[in-house]
Amino acid sequence: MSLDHALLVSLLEKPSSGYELARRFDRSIGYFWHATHQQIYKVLARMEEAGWVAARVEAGESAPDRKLFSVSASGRAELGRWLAEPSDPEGVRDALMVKLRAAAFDDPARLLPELEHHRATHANRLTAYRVIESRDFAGVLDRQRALQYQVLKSGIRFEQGWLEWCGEAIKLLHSFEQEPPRREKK
Amino acid sequence: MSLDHALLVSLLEKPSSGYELARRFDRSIGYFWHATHQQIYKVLARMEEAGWVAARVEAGESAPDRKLFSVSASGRAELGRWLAEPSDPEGVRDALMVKLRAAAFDDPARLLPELEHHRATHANRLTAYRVIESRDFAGVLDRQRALQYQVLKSGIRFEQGWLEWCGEAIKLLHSFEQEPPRREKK
DNA sequence: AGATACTATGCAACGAGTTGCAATGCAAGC
DNA sequence: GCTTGCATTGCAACTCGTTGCATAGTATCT
Repeated sequence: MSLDHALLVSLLEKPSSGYELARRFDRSIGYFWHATHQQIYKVLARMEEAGWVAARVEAGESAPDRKLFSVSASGRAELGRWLAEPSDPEGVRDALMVKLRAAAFDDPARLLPELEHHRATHANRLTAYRVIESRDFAGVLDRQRALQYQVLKSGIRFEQGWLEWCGEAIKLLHSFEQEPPRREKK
Repeated sequence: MSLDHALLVSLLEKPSSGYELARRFDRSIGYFWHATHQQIYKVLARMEEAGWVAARVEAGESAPDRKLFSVSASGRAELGRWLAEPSDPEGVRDALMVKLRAAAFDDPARLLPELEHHRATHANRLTAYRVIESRDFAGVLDRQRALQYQVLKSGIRFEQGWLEWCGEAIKLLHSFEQEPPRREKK
């Protein structure tokens, strides 16, 4: 895929160590692209070998040494190439959808805790995005900021969508409970 | 993950051959969970060995033989187990978001064709969903139908969200074109 | 003094998914 | 008669990503 390119962008925005990238992927960037530190180290090593990034070791006095990566000219070129390359929208893949259809062959009410949990998680994410929005994207924005904001807006939009959808689904399952529970299991 | 469980659900809804499943994953089910036929055959083989599904070979007169799979009791039990098992909402992972942020280090206008293409794709999907909606989910629905419809509704909701978001993003990029193109490249 | 936790890097083994290829047998069009 | 296309199953090689573990130094709490 293009964890490669996600890392290149992240390094262009700010040269960093692998550890730092991993932490950043746990927050801002990770909201729309997740990766573990092992994977990040692997990809960084590969990209260093390919010459897309260059590492500079920084000795820490009161901390372990860190390898600071920055994007080379050829890494930048690769990013440009990838940017122009057309790609299709990725398909959805959500286990919750499968579970909903599976619920038809079991007691649907068993899904309620799961749905509540999802709703809560999406509500939390939405709140987190709103905080970032008012903290980092208020007022006039330069190009880079405006583009980052547009990305964040997709997050906001989708969390809201999820929230409403979860509400609908929960209501639907509750409506089943009124009727006599027709047990499928023998 | 749980292509396993997606296949189990699909087989509960209708016992099928691998080929048939693959085709179904190219349409209705594939709209929210995609898989290739190779992957499907692999998983079916694994599940057959685990005893979750049973195969019955059906000799075709004017067609190749096909292995018809159906879900066994233990497969059903596994599905029930999985249904009750809590899981976290999956994170987003969209290359387009990365490209948007990458555009800050290149000429953003180069992204316009890509965005137009995404918008068109999402518009097509939305239309397809709408067709399914009015064809299969009009009127009163039983439990199974209602659950399937709820899944479809998430698709509709998200395609609409994408559509609007793409429009926003395109407008944003166009707004950059008014300003003098400040070339990042040396 | 010892336990816990954070910074920092990485390997090894595995599982999931993709890409490319192969085989067979039937039907239809040129 | 030949090519194209569909139905049907599958193998092999590869990449991407996850899980579990290892190491090592510093800081903080008890």
